[in-house]
Amino acid sequence: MKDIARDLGVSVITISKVLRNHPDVGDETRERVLARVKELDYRPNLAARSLVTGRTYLVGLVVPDLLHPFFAEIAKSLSEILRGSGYYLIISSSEEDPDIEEQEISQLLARRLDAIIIASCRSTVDLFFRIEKQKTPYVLIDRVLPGLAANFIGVDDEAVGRLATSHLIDIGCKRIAHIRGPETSTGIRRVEGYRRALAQTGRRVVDNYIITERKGDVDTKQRGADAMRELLGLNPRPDGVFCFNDPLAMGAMNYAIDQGIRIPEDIAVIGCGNLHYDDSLRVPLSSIDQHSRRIGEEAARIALGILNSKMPPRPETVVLQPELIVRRSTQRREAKQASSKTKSRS
Amino acid sequence: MKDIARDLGVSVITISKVLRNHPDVGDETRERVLARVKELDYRPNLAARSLVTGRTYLVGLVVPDLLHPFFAEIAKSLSEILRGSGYYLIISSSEEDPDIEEQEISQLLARRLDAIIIASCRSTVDLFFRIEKQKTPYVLIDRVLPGLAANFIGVDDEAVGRLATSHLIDIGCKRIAHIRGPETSTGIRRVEGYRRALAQTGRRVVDNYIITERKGDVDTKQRGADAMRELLGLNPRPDGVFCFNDPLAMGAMNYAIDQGIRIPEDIAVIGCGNLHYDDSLRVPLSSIDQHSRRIGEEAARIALGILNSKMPPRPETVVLQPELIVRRSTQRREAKQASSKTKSRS
DNA sequence: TTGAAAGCGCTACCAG
DNA sequence: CTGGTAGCGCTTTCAA
Repeated sequence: MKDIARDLGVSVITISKVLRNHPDVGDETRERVLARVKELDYRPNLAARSLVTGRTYLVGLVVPDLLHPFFAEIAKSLSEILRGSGYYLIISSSEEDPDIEEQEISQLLARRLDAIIIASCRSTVDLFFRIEKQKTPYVLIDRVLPGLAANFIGVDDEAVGRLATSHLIDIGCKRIAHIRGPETSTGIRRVEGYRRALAQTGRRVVDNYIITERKGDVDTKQRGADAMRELLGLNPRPDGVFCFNDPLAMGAMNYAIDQGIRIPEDIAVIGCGNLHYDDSLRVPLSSIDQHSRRIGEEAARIALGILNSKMPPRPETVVLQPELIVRRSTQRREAKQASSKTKSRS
Repeated sequence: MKDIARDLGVSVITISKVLRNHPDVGDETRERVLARVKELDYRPNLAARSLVTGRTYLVGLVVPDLLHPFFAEIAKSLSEILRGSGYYLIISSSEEDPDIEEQEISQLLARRLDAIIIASCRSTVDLFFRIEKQKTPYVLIDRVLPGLAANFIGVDDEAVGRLATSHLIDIGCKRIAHIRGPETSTGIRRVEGYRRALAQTGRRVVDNYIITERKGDVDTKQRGADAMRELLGLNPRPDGVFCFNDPLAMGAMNYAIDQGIRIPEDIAVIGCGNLHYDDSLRVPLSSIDQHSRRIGEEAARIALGILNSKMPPRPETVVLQPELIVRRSTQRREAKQASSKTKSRS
């Protein structure tokens, strides 16, 4: 293509400089080049450029599910900020499958992205050591892995579990169930918070009351309904449920309502995620806000920070404090509203 | 990197051949190479490969909004199928802004993607001529542009408007309003269908009853509420509303319900998109299904078809027939259920 | 079955 | 301010 541009009588180099706003070029020449470029609608081949500069200006995002609004919101805020700094976001979905995740990450690695943002569904740390060996910087979001010292930005999931469960206790629930998520940090820590909140008020944890959903972010409506069916079959039946996330809660509530159960009178329900449709549901859903936009923004900030500094700085961790959002699904007479908005870094 | 692999005493070329499963290589040599590759966790630089082969195995998707489940579902099915053929999907969002869309497409063009799938929010055709000049194949989805002979896959939007409006007529609505979308083909044709359905039953189109939302797929909850407020202030007040899409309908219904209006008794509401949460809303929402998964699948099929054939085949158009889904928001005594599932191609 | 030469489109570095 | 030389990491073509 540069050959074609040589019908201006200048060298390829000059064109290249003009295209990159390099100062070392005469005004008149610059004009002529720009004119011809516009005329031909010419675009430099970014792949070739990357090959020599070693930078792609591409940042990858790997999430378990794009259909889940929580991740879609993160993608959105991330993309906005990166765009502002000249970076471009590549989004890919692992469908909550560790093997697909590995494949996707390999792909991104082979394309030499400048950085990768990952909400991982893997439970082992080996893949990340491989990423580190390639020297591709990465930022974990939403989920951490045990024994991995990496950049992380997400919510305090143990607090999520405590907040939700305490709220159910506060409104007078006596038998609190939990539809828990998978064996990722989010699933595990929310259960821990749930257990702790129960323990703190001298309640026993009833194993029957914990239903496990292996793939908490996929096909959630059916799974939520199934879990609720199971819970309603128990004796005594729970009078409060904390769901791993809002889509599960939605499915659970639907099933209960269809069975003639009243929410919150017969059974109170709280989810997590504070998704945009929560207040439009058959019974508006109480939830724990995870600050999804903030997660995207901070992830972008961390990634850009790494990209702009020579040396790899030591891993940064940002833990956001979750926030209780009360709606009708947990509104009973005794209800009191709690909320916390602080944030801690380390 | 190949230098490092040359400590096996073989040439770079051989390595390259092994990596591409080229048959011309001895079994023993192949084994040795593979072993070392695994050991080093080596990945060929795809950018360099693309530079010489001219193929990136990248397909781009440009949508107005990722948060909109309709587009997220398309992205999902598209990605699945492309992955199956060794292609990789790059997703980007135009935020329903023609300028951002142009910028994103330029970016994708510069990266020499093998094909681009676009749900365009532009109203002019010039950008697409530029794409054609670059010889990058593209497929339009959801929205067509006047005067552009391109590959297209989407739903018959005029039928969407007719189906929704006729349904409202069937259940006995006398004053039917429409919260319409932007000046894209989808917005325009759905209004046309609305007008036609009214005309066919000898009704007058009342201009007041048509509210326009310029950005029908963005910030929809508030916009839907605003539109409904406007409609409820009219005299006589409409008793049926056809909304451009489900998120708008959701916002509209919320506002009405909060004002003490009963749905469907006082005012019936129908949307479009048949999103997964429609049946979980405060009043389960009737909708027109657009076959979002099918759109993704067909788009992938068309794109792969082009990529696998030497010559650019003539543009292919797939028009899916929309399907009426009745839920409570339009369920009155007289209700009868219509449905059509056929599909036409040309 | 293997490998040497050539070049994809671009930019770094340093000379004029 | 301008341009030559070299090379990014890979694949192609064709000869050994």
